[in-house]
Amino acid sequence: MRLPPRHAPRKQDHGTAPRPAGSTHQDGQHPVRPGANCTARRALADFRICLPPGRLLGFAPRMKRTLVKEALNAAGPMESLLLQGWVRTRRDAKAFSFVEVNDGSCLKGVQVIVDATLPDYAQVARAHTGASVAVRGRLVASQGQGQKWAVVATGFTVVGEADGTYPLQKKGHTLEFLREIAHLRPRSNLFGAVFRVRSRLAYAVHQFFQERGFHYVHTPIITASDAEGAGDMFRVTTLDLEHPPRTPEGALDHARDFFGRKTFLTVSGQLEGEIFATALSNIYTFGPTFRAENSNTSRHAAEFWMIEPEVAFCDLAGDMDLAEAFVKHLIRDAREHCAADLEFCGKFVDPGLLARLDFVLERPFQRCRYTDAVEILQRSGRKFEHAVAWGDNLQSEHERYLTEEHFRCPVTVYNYPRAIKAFYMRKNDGEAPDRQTVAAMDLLVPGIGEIIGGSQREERLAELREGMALHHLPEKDYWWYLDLRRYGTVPHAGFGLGFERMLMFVTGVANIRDVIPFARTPGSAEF
RNA sequence: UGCCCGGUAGCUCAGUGGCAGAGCAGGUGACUGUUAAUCACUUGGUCGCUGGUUCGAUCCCAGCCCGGGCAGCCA
Repeated sequence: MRLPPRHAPRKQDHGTAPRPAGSTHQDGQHPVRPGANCTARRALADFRICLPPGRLLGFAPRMKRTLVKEALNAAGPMESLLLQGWVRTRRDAKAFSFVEVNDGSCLKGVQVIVDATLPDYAQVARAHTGASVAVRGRLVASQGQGQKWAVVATGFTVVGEADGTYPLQKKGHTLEFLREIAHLRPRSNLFGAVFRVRSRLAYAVHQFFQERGFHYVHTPIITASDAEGAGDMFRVTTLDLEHPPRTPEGALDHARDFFGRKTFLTVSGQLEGEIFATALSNIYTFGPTFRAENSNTSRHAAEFWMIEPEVAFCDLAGDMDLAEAFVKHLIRDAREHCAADLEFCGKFVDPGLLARLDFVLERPFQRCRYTDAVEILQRSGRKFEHAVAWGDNLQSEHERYLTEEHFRCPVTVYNYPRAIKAFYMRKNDGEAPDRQTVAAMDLLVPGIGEIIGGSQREERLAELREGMALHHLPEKDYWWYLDLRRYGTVPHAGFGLGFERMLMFVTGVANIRDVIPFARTPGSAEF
């Protein structure tokens, strides 16, 4: 939803421990790509070609691939398995080589021992860091330190070589460098971890809502309402920009555009979400969102994913309860199901990560009225760059102070001045006209700032029209939205959670560009 | 968009108004149940681009491009 001014504290200096240079890490990890099945088939074919006929018998043509994760978690030795993945690093001895193979199924790679007497041993020389390989072998208890299982190869094939120009090295890389090779960075340790967490967290989002009887609604990506707020939206058009159709007056003739009117990429599914909440009661959306603002910060992207639940017969308190339960569910789920990846993040990205996540899980979030927050800030004795005055938006530095220093935990600020919030937020009753507030709330977390923005919606027709007038919005553009108040209106509330910001919080990664597979930011849309 | 910082080998960086440096990666060899292995040798440069100052510019100046941090906009 587009709300008037908000901002988010910038990343926390997680303790004083510096982020290790090149917190990224090592050579890499390797993603499972769409063509993985083809690769698998090719690898099998290669085996048939390269292995001597006599040994083909012992090599089932339809041998099932074992993921590295499965191998590392095996309960006991395995007589025969097929691994397919990418070489992380190789260490040669005179009589054998160690090849570390990773397939992206988990953070760790499996150690493959290839004996020099193996007929395939010549292949090993081609298996540089980054090469894709297929390995047949036995899973045995490792004789070395550092891992429980190792694979003794009985067959070894390089599927695709990677020469010395492969950009991922066996050393740390900066996040900035890896951004420039977004097609290869999922093979690095950190990005492998981040995107596995991302996948799991997306699953946890659905799990949380589905278990609570919420229905998943697909709100439109293309929308015609351009007046939800002052923010810039991306135009969607099929008009010939070189020679656009004109009206007799010379203006652009939008009636001749694809949809017969001006259309945009959505900045929020909320208004449409309300339609479904007032029918299915509890709904949520989870999809891409677009903002054309020229934002150049570590926590803004032009394309990001947002989760927006909307609940009928719910007030602001219920909304805040839901938001808190939701955030905690996501953290708990990641802690439980992405333990190794988060430990890695804690080790190389943000030393205070795990302790902070656990701390957040254990404590109830603080709640604080906007008016009280202003007072806390004014009495803090802190010199802020921006003065604190009732009626003004809280600046980044203010929000940061509240969540990182005053409360030292996530805090929900609610009941904001009406003038600085969106038209659809419910007017609080019985307040002085110069101190009029709406039932809005922002959830602030240390290190990121605003991670959730929500409100109880104005369900009263008269008050909603008043709010629209206040924000100079034409009622004719919102006739269907007003209809929801004309027919069977109910108190309802919802919020928006920035998925990437949640990921930043959970992984400790400080830049939003590093938790999105392919970041879209001003001036940047490579890949 | 504004303010600030940066751009030198594939990567991370040092450096100087007068022959361009290190570590890692790559290559060659040695050695070791190794594990960011180790050791020796070695390849590798439009010093972001354009212009200016200068006998001479990677270095000083200006403009531009790119990256980053912070702020605003927000999730």
